[in-house]
Amino acid sequence: MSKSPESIEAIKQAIREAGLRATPARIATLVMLREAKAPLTHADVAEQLAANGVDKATAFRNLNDMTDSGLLRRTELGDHVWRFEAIAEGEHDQSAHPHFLCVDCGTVSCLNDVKLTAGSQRESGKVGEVTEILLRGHCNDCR
Amino acid sequence: MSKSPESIEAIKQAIREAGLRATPARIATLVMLREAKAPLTHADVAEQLAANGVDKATAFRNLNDMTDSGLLRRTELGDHVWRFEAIAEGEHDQSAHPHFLCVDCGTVSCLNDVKLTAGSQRESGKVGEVTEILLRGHCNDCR
DNA sequence: ACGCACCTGCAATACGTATGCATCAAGGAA
DNA sequence: TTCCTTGATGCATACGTATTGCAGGTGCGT
Repeated sequence: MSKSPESIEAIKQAIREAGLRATPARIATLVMLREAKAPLTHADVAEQLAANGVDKATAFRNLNDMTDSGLLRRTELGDHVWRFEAIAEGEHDQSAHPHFLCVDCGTVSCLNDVKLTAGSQRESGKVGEVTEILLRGHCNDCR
Repeated sequence: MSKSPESIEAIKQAIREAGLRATPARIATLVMLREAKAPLTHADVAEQLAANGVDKATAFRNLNDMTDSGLLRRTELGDHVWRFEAIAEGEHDQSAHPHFLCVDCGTVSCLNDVKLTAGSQRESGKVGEVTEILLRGHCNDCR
């Protein structure tokens, strides 16, 4: 249902707008990740793309390139496997708000209202400029 | 300084109480981690122990063994490198503190006093049980 | 349609992590 | 204190994932 020829065009355009070329491998990657509801591991992506004749090195490179270009988000659950998920069209400032990551199921939640105490902000300011806040734990579905 | 014969004895005893043998490699490992103010990577530990003639594999095994025995804590900051830090004598392993990771140089700082506001704790409690807090950004040396 | 720069495939490599096995030593027993 | 058992160590090697070099292919602005 979410698979119409028009959406492919939209995908191509999104990739172009990110400053990358709309190649088949990248289109397939973005389509896959946008249709997935949970983050996919690089292995998941590479395996599915292999069916399209895409090399895993290319798949990985694209994953990284698209992450750098703001098309994808890369998360790490603590098990040494990177997972990628598509960032919705207007959602580019994802680094602005904290995230909660379930180490069991990999679900990422956005926590717009979570912030540090004033003292904590001062404390963290001593070490440098904080650009991202990540909370890890077990989500309500997993415990 | 912080290096007195007594402390070595205390270290040995701590290791034995954890159910492990107090070998030179383990003593050196624990001493190093207890004197470190930030978590050390496996490579950091192995490199320093190599000067004592300790093998990389042994260092790694000990790190894992001591983690399993409750002497150390292993954390994953999102860069695919495990870091270890000593758990203080009376400290409960539940009291993990927030960490700050510099995405440029990889330096890790422990933020013992950083915490969320009360409202934020309530907010994050909605999604699940938070077990770890990680801040990422650029440290003062890197910007 | 052309051409340049970017992208891809393939292979090789780097790197962090883990293990098999023979030898050695910690530490409790005698 | 010496002996003995069990666990620890060193060395080589295996492994899976991540990364890179390079030659050839392809997107896409002109």
